[in-house]
Amino acid sequence: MVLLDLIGRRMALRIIWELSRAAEPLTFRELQTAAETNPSVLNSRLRELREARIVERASDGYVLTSEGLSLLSTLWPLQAWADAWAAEAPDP
Amino acid sequence: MVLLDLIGRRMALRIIWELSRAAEPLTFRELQTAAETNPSVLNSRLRELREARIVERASDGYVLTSEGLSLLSTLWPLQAWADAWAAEAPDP
DNA sequence: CGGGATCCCCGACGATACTG
DNA sequence: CAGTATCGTCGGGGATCCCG
Repeated sequence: MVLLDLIGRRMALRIIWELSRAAEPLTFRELQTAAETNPSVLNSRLRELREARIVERASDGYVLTSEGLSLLSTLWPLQAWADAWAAEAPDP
Repeated sequence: MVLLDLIGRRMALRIIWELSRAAEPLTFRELQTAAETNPSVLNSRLRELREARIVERASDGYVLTSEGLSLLSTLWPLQAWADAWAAEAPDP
């Protein structure tokens, strides 16, 4: 699936997550700091996410589009599933 | 997210998909053919998916667990999102 | 048929330096 | 501060062989 190719990439979800937490647009550097990544990766992800219309540029930084927000909501059940799954995995 | 690490891997979703389409358990070779992959990758994915309790071995092949099926259902909205997204993406 | 063992290759990632 | 360019590294993926 193309979408998983996108959000499965390093930092992609992290970026979406950080943007969703921020009430205001985040600048390139702010995102870099928040997502604990480097310019080249951040730049790649932002380009891809913008092409996918998940993220867009405001005058003062990056924000999620309405599609990005709806994507986030479809991700919720998955998150819940993963949490439930993690809860029962003892492992280390 | 750990889960995305899992299902984002090559052939992971494909395997789940093929198993969900089959009414009966699929053997290793059948899966290999259906998913159009090679033994080493198939083996890796199968091991990971089994550790995650998404897939299990029956006496005559591999099947999805109930958890695997529930995962599949949480994936539906994502699929719908991706479809809607693909529908409006013109690009050549 | 199931599935481990090997070997090679390529691309994503990461760090850093640099320009406007 | 925003974003690009460069380069080395590392690990996953693919193919193939082969044994129980």
